[in-house]
Amino acid sequence: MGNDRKKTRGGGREARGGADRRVRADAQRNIDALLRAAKAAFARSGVDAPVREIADKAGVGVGTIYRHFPQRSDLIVAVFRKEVDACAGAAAELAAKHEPGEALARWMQRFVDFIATKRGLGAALYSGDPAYKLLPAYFERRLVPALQSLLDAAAAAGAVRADIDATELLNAAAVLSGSAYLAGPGQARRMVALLVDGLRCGAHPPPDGASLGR
Amino acid sequence: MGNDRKKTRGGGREARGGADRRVRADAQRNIDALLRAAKAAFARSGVDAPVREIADKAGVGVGTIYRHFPQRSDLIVAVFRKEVDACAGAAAELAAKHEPGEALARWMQRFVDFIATKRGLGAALYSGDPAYKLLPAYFERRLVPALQSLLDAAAAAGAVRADIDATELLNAAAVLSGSAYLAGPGQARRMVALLVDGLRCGAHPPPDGASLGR
Amino acid sequence: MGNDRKKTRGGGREARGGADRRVRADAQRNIDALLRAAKAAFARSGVDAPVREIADKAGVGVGTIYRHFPQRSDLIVAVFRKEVDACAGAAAELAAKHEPGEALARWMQRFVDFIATKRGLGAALYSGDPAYKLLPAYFERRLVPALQSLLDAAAAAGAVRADIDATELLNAAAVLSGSAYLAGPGQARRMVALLVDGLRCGAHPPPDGASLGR
Amino acid sequence: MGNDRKKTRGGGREARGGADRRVRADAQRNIDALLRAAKAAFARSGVDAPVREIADKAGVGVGTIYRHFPQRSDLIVAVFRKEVDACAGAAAELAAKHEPGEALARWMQRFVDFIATKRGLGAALYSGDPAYKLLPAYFERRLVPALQSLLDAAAAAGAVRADIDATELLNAAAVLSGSAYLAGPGQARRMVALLVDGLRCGAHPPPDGASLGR
DNA sequence: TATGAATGAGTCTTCATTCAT
DNA sequence: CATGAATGAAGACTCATTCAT
Repeated sequence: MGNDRKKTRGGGREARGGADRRVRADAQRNIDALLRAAKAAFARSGVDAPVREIADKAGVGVGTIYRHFPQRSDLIVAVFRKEVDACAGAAAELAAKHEPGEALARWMQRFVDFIATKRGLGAALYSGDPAYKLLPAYFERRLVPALQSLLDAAAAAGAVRADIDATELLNAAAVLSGSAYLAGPGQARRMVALLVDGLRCGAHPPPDGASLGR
Repeated sequence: MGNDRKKTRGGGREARGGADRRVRADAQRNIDALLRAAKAAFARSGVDAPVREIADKAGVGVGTIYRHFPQRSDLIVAVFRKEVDACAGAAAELAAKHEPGEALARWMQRFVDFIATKRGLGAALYSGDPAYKLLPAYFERRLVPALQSLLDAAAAAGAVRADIDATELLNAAAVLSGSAYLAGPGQARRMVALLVDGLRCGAHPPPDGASLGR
Repeated sequence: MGNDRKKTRGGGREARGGADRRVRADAQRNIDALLRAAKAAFARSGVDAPVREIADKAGVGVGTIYRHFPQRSDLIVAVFRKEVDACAGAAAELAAKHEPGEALARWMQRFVDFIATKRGLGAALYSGDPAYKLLPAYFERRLVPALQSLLDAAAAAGAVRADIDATELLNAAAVLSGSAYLAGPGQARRMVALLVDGLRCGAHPPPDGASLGR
Repeated sequence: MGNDRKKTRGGGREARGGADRRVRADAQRNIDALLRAAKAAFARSGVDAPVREIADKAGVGVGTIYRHFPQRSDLIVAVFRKEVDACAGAAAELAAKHEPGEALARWMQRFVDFIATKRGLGAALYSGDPAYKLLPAYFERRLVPALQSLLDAAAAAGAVRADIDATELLNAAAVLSGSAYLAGPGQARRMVALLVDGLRCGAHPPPDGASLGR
């Protein structure tokens, strides 16, 4: 990101986030440590955190990072995917424990917490770097259905309006969570809640529907 | 050894964004060109755009940038302030031409367009760099009253709910505008519209007020 | 923004001038080459010699310098220490081979040759840069005892006066050696010899002792 | 010095240190202010003091410096000459007020004070820059005779030895005054006094004349 | 396999010097 | 004549990535 010495080596051997093939136990241990360290580093310094810093935090050499994640972007992608999966998984749990409207509201907050630690990723996503080309799709493939199911349930229950696109709502929540110009990240939760209110408003559509900007 | 690359030079002679004192005509021309070039560069590459790139775009040497904006942050701040002023000024114009609810909605869109070109500034704002310490205050001092007046007028007209803090709403719109995880900046306009819908919903407060997350 | 060009990094991992710990053979080879190249560069262009020039001379990239000597001052310090050690070591050798007065005179000349290649270091030492704070102490700790022993032996042999402070004498010889206003460095040797004569004069203290300026 | 963008424009119109030709009164006022400011700046920061700093101190624009001193070295030279003249003039005064040995000792101290404010000049002199080529000659032409007369008088009075070259003695005193490796500039006076003692020792030549290093 | 040493392009920033006003 | 704006070469330092050990 900004450092455009990218090799565009296309099919760089993807790192096995899960148990891809026979990965030696110690190698897997390193991968896990790296993902953990990277997550922490990204949360603290954004996705532009120096590779060296991550390696140190994980207790490995930088070479080890590049063995498993040939490009720095591969590491970012791996961390991101792992957390996307976790967040997607939370939808079903919340749906089981709460009524539709509440489950939706809670999941949105869960999502806020997830995104809050990804400073700089938005910029990366739109930097034109092909390494991130697939991320939005993955993000969408995993999270949109999760949100959609919550949204559908809530709509069916009459708790929210039904004319909202899950993708866009997700995206809006993402950026709300991702940064802040004035009061800092603290208020993201409230603003996402306001978004959800906008949804609930749907039972009583606003007089000027044109305000949706279409 | 004598290489005092001082940071945080504090009182570095601020660049005259407006008509400060007797600035030679050619100097002012350069300053204007720089502000324009910087605005474009920031929009394209974010506020981390290389100084050299901006200088080239403006058709001046890098030294000229450093004469007028001793720290790179001074340039960022100057560009930001100038556009904040322009945006704040738009509130009165819109209020004069449209009815309250519509003026509010349109100004929010105008605001979206402003922020959309400031990629990376959010990160800078929260980087702890003292150079940006005053920006949020300026942002707030100029824009919150502008939004507040639109908000008040709309509330008085019964078009929106009245329990929303202008500062937080502004902030939320800012980050919505500032980046995007999925569909790109294009949808920011729609999501801000949804936020405005959340406001309008206020005439009919949602059943579960607790969803505001407080 | 995140560009923390920190100075005075204090505890930057000091470069291992000697046999610190397990340093890879090739790394040590580079360190040696760097110290050699830096010594030559300092001798030719003073301690302000460009880092790049030193790197080229050593046949390494600039990054390699910064790995081993995070601050340019670290390199200067390392070169200086290494040569201080060598010079201090010469005292014993000379004392073994020559009679006291002669050993003293020769060591002073040896010292001249050492300092002659440190142009600009004096200025650095008094530049206030904390990086050099310890150098004078090291210089003194190593060289003053060396000179003192020669001085004592010479005094005991009745070859020189006994009321001279080794520290000040060393210092005087240092600056005599370090630069020259008129005839160039060539004459430093003769002037230091004159200083030594001043010492020898001690057997017959000058009529006006007040001339020592105290 | 180090900044080798020199034009070697050879006969750059020398600045008139005295009342060369018809110099407008205000121009002469500026020249005087510049010489004063430069002297102060050199004393504080060495001869590498930024041009801008000197211009500010003198209350003029940098352009004015370059009008009178086309090259930065011209300014250095002018300041240096002016003070050389003053120092040379002091010899006669001291000779009139004190007896030979004392006059010599005092003048040497006066000389110390003069040189002490010329940090960095020694390096410049031997930087190979042709701009300074003439300085040593001027230095010598003015000061050596001054010292020589004091030396002769002292030798005639039997106060000092007679086999010392005034040029070399001057030079030695210069560098002693110019910097310091250990204890700082404070001790320069004492070491120069020791040099003078070396002279006085001449009435009783040291047993080992070879120590003069020739 | 893991390590961390090496590389060097890229970026910021300074400052002597020129030249339009 | 004086001014100070503009220029741009130069130098320090960072960090992603490669590769010898």
